[in-house]
Amino acid sequence: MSKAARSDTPSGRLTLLTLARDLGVSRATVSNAYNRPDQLSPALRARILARAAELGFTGPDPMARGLRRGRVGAVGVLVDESLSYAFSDPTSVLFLDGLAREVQADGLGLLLHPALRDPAALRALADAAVDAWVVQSLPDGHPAVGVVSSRGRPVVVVDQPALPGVPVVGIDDASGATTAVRHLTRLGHRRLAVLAMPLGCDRRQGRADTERQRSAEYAVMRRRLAGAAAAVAEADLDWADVPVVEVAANEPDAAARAAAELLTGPDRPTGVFASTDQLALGVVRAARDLGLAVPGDLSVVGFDDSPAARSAEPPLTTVAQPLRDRGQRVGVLVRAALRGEEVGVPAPAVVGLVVRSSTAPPPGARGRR
Amino acid sequence: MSKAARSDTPSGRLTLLTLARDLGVSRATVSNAYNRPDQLSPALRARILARAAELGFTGPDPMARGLRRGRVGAVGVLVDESLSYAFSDPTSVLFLDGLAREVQADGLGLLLHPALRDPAALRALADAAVDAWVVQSLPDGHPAVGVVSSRGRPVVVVDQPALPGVPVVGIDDASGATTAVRHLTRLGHRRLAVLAMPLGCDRRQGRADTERQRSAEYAVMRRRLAGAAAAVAEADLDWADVPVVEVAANEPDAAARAAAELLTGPDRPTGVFASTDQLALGVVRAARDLGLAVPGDLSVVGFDDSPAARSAEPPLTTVAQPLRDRGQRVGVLVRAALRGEEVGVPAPAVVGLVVRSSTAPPPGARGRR
DNA sequence: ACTATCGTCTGGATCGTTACAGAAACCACG
DNA sequence: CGTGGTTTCTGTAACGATCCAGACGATAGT
Repeated sequence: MSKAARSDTPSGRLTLLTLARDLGVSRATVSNAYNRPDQLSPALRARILARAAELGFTGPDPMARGLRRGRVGAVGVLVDESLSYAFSDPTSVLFLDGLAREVQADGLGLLLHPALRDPAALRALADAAVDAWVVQSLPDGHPAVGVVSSRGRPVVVVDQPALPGVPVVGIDDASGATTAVRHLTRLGHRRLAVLAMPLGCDRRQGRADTERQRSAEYAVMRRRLAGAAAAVAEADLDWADVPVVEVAANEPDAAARAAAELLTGPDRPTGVFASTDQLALGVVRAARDLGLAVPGDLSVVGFDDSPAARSAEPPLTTVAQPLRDRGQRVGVLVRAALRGEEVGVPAPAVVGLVVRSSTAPPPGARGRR
Repeated sequence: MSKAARSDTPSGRLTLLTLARDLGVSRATVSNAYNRPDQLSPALRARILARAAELGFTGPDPMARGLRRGRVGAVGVLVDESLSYAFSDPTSVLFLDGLAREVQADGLGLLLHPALRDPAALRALADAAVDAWVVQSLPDGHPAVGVVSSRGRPVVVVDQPALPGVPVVGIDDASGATTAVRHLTRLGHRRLAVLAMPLGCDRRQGRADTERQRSAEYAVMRRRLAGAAAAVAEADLDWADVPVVEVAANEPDAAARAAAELLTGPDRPTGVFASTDQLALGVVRAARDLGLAVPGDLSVVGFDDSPAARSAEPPLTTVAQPLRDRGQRVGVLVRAALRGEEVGVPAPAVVGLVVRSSTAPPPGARGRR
């Protein structure tokens, strides 16, 4: 009979039809053997599956099935620029892990695409076969976001950018930052500084004036800076006097270089709010290299509560956001949208400060509080 | 005319046909406007694209195109167990980055799937729409490997497992390990120990006897241990006397716990070969916690030359393998296979020792060499 | 004995696109 | 004015599956 099968399909490609002809049943029945076991007798199903294994047929073609059913089993993830950045940032890693675990339940994989700006890459995005898109923390107005959201598939945004009618899973960045900076001012710090991730795509670095802050392309940074500014004002200090230093990349190394400069001046800050833990780790390292004790000479507050913050030396005081949870929550929204449910925009999660050992009253202060 | 378009497709779904009817041209022409600009006049093409934008048509449906062309624009990556592991291991991160960069050139994305063993997950793998599969360092006989390789698409394996007729991108693990251990013995170390990643999927940990070593499911570990054994024999030592400790996970924390035990015994080793840098970092930390100086009291050699090895304190002596390059090489093979070229099995790359500051002669040795 | 119901299985239509062969129009040339 | 060669566009046939309405017996209810 395998002879018949061969001669029927000279091409040699194995399809449902091949198998159906070989067994003398209809295509629909073979299809049902794979997709709806209740639609045919167990005996016939067993016979079909056995013969399939014999012939080396491994099941229906994913693309054909995808076309017919309107599903491919993939959730697209649009990650910022290079994948290596997305992977090296622990924040991102935990997020992806949480997301992957959640969507796994429906047999979905993650299709990673970097959000590049050149036409070829944009075309590749438009052509990507996915059931839904997850946009992971991209700057406002990034062209790739437009491309994926115009495809008509469900979209879930993480953190940024805000899109009309699209659910965003995020946190209350502003109040988180306020809490962090307030912690410093309550400890008595009056000379503060802030470290920021890149505010735009122009790779600029160094001191960022208020204009630059307000026009930052990353909404998350805008919000965190605004939150920090609020706490500063609350303490009767002038935000314009607080140096905001933009770091070239969200990495400890880059932050350490930026911080070194900040910490060598005559009236160096006694308290630094680093807007991510990665940056905070760099500040701590820079301080150590300069012979400054943390928290004795310098207090450092981070943001995110990444695993590294916990195991750092000293353990970082930081704003805790539930990293893996976020991934899971995005996954839940994606699955719901794929089931056709109308998903609302969830409220941003509130975040709390975790006080560890990287903060203390400024040197010379007598524990005023 | 937009009225006509609407009434033609009551469903409201926008397809090539919708657009073609609206413009009074054939589907093929619209298709060509997207895929073969040279097949129609620039004027008509512009008209089509303009009207498409007006109507909100974002281009041909990826799945239908996938079915017709036999391509979906995705390279499947089979990663070990949880994605978080794949992401937290720097080795893996750099690999994926290199791979992604390379395949990007053809507009391909990476479809990540964890290699689970339950039937539902295996079914999801079989149903995944990909153009090719990359198997990233899985244990011998993992069922997921069988599933993806039986799909009839090109497969490229990284490191392990060896599959008949399938190209493997890997390194000469054995000679790398030999070099590493030889470095220790040449320095004069006689009391050695070895740390190994998990050797099987049974989550076992602790001392691994030679039987366990030989039957390790991970070929990479088998080879590295064999290489280490060769160097030990070369130095007239008995491999059976060298404790090989299996660590529960390839993470510094787990390694530190395992090492702590190893370093507290009466005749503790003076030289440790950690079979990955992650493990080596853990050993260094454990030593520091016990008040042992590295390399003064204890020499540690790693494997991989991950970024962390370079910036560690002290910088690690390690076996260097070109991590991002590997990803790129895999990408090149995948692209070639997708172009229909016959790809051969490349020879494993040779690796060299990078001597940094985590190794020195054993305490009490007078610089014999 | 005559429907009603159920469990199985089939045939044809359909998903939205691209490949391919060929038709129509146009140009230049002898 | 026919001839050959482009350029530009069209119609039809796949691609490989799933969905749906119904056919066909067999069983059961009345």
